[in-house]
Amino acid sequence: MGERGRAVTISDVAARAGVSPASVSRVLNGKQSVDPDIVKAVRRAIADLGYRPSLAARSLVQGRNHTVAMVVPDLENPLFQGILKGLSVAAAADGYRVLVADTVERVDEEEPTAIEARERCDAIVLCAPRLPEARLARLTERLAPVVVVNRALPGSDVPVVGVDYARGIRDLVDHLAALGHRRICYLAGPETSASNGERLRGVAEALAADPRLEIVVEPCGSRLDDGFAAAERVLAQRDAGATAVLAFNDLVALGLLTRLRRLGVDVPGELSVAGFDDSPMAAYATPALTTLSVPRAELGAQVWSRLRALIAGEPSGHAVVFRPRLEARESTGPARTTSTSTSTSTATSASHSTSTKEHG
Amino acid sequence: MGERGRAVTISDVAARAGVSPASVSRVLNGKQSVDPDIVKAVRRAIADLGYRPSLAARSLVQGRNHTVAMVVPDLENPLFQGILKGLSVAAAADGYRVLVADTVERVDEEEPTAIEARERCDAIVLCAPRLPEARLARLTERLAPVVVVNRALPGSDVPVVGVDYARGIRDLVDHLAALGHRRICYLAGPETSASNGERLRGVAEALAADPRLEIVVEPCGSRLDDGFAAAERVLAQRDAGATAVLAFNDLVALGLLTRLRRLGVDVPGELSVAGFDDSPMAAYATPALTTLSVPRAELGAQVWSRLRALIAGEPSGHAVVFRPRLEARESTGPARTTSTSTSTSTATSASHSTSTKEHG
DNA sequence: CTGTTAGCGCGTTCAA
DNA sequence: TTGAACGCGCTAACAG
Repeated sequence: MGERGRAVTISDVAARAGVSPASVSRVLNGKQSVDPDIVKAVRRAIADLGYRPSLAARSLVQGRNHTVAMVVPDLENPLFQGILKGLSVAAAADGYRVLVADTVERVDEEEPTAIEARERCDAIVLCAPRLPEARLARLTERLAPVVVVNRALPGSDVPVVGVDYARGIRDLVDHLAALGHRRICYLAGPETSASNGERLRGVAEALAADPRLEIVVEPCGSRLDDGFAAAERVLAQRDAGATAVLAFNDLVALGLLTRLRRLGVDVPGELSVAGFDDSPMAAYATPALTTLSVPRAELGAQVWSRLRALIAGEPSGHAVVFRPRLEARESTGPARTTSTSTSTSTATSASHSTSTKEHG
Repeated sequence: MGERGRAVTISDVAARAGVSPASVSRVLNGKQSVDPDIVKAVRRAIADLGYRPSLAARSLVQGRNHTVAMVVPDLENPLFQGILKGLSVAAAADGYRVLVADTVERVDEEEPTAIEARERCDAIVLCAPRLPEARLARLTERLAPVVVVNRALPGSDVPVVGVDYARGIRDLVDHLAALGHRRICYLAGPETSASNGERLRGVAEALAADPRLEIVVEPCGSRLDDGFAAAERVLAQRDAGATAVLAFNDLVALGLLTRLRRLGVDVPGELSVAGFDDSPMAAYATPALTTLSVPRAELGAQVWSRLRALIAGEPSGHAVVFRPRLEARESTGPARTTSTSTSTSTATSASHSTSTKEHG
């Protein structure tokens, strides 16, 4: 906004070109046909004066900014980073820029932050995995045009772009089952996280689909240190017969892997470990981490596609849900031959066993 | 911008409160003193009508947006992510938001992108590690208020916030020298990268300071796969007598570490490896990666502090350069007793003997 | 302390 | 096709 000296306006250009400001505006926007001579004169005047239109004035009169907002709980999360990148690159191709707002994991910041950010932009994309659904639904009404990431919004026509976490989990469980695993430990993410709920749904579905399976849910978290800290509990589960661990995401899996390695636990020999997200480090872990690949940049691009349609007043199209792709690598292997399981050893951390019921 | 229905304006509020728009403006901005009764009436009218000021109109008349732009070569780089996070959180505390622009590593995009982004905002922060200095200098003149990250701009009064890469390298080399290393391999980053240049300067200084040292520069890159791919060349250097590797950054170091592990090379037994940045994974690598910690969020906060001063028309203060902090972990150890080098022996992984320090 | 007036810079009618 | 006039919503100047 603040330029150097007194900014050159459209009137200056008009004067220099010997035409009216309206004509300058016309050649600028190219919406109407203008006499070629005038066009040339105007272009020249613009170049001579180094004129650049005031975006603020334009925003005021057009009611559009060519800017969209993105609200995320944590800019350091690789998933949101990837989506942001995809979104910003796709939007840039259409002359749009992205405003970011980080709510630093504070659920109560999300509503005011989103509202405020939205006021600066033409549309908004919301990543609010922990905001209670009712509040989210109400919020989105006020925010339109809006796209929501990784949340189902039943009974709402708000476009949603997301990942089929449940399906991913099922694919992963199938993979493990095929390797002979019967008792699996799921290291859960934040309790209020919607995508954790989706994963739990996947767990439930997998259980329903294959009665031989047993899946123990162990509370954990979403970060490296959460996985690191969960190692003892995981080993307790192993002693109780679990042969595989399914982590909330790659960070948890990587943290766990690190700790297990230091404890001398052989992965996948003694225990198989899998993650979710296919973060850049996954393939570089030792052993290379089996995980579910999520198209982060593609998600961002899809978000932009929806956003653009909404801004143009068009229908936004159906919800898009990407099915994660299984990346079977080295951290998962055949189940160790557990002698009819249940080695009776003192199973600490009683954990809420199998009965994984739906989740809000 | 686009609201629902016809937006309620300041005049609507004024009418409802039975006062003039100017008075409403006054209570809104709190700059002048207003009769308490009017204040109350206005607040009430605002609440009744659900009035929200038009930021576009405000921008036009005030010439300020309360938005700053940040241009980065790659949003997926942990360094820029951290700075962005720090900046956006700090700016938010002052009612400012951050617009991001990713130039996807294309140097020629940087100038137009920066100019365009700047036009939407009150100020801009530039991360352009590869833009030739002369062009950068010219660009910053046009962009003011501007803060530049990780670049020295001799003869310019543009505030710079950065990291003392040279110093970091020297500290790291000292660390290695103390461990008995004499021949060290530096895996260089992108050739045109300014911070790579700084690191090379550090290398040169270290050499000048300690004649016993020998540092071989090996071209590499800045990503995981670059480090991974450099393993063979690193081993060749080892065979030529090198006992330690200093990577451009943590990603390179981690990629290298992965490959070395798979090749059965013992780190740090046979070879010490160090990174730069202290990325989140560093402490979780095996062995835990010795690296230089860079205060990413703090950099972002400092950037905001400079930016805010500039926007307010104040002097921006001196350049800030953070000295990286050495995080000596397990990937560096005593130099293997190289019997005048070239050991030729078939090196199996003799396990990392050093004590297991906790991460953190 | 308050209301009136006049722009901020641009797009967009409406005549010509 | 072009120009003059108006208005977007708000703040700043100037009276009262």
